[in-house]
Amino acid sequence: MAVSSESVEKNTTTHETSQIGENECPECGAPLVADNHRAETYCEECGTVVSSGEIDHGPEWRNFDDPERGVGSPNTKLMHDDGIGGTRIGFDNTDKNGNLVSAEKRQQLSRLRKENRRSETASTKERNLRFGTGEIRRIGSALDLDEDIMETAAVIFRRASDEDLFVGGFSIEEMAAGGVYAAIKQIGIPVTLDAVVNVSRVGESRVRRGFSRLNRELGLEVKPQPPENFLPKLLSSLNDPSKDDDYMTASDEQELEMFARKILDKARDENLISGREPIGLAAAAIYTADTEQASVVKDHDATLTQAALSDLAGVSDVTVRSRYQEFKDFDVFD
DNA sequence: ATGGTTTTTACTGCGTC
DNA sequence: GACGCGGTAAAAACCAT
Repeated sequence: MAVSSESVEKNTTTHETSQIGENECPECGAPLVADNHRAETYCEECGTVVSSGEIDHGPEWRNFDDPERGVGSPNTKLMHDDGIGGTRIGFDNTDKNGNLVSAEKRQQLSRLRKENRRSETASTKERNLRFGTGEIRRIGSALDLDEDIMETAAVIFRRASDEDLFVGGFSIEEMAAGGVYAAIKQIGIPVTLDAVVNVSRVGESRVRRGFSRLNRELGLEVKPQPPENFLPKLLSSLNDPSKDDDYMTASDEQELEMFARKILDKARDENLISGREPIGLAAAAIYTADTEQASVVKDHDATLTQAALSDLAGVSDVTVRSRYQEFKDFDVFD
């Protein structure tokens, strides 16, 4: 099929998640910052949390938008303190006896007022934050996601809240689900949108919408996952001993992954990746590896069917077939 | 809204077990 | 006949504009 060069241009990502340096963000390459308070490493550019220690007392979030406050400083806790919610601070700059207070004190009061105003308008925001982070945790544990994914999702959600992204008919649920999906893609684990939708409280279009908004408004620049990310998952479920399908052995699995990677490498060179569904590409690469290897190597029988792969990947058999047609002439068995 | 692209659906024929 | 595969047209879905 003819892929116009224009669309390829648009969809092709110049960014390869190449060489993740020790101190570079895997997403944007910016230098990472270590947060000693939280035992985390994260990226200042895009908010990706690269590694995090255990968190022990529920959701408390860094404030990325207010550097002078200090990242992860105890001040963030104060923002969750409901005690100041209903308090107002007078404007007359006098103490309780009516005396004018010192300049230093006035400054402090002014700052307090500002904080106060902020927290008043923030009270519903705070509720939303709690609810949203709870929802993120719920989705995360339903999908058995690692802590750092949920953490990243929560950071994204927090930023969305800070930038008032919930206005205009966007529900907390969809933004939470969208945030989880964004975190999944940002960090690059093999979980599909479908999987998120399945455990979400909102439908697919909403999750999509939430994700899109976050991606756009927050400048997340989340890119399509490289198909390679899905290879191990697909292969290991093909090799699941608890099933009696008997597709392959563990060494087959390793071998196929290696060939599938070569196929995908080549496909990338040939511009056959961009615009295509990553998991479909991965499934087709595995299928191609299996059948082509069988035709080249004597003692290898093809055991995988298009139907099995497409089922597993959650794409149609036609898609696997189409990709296979594009891949099958690659010779990667030398 | 529109246009360009990919994916899905549904249906076909062909060879093989 | 059932299955795996290949091909295709039309509809649906997606995405950027």
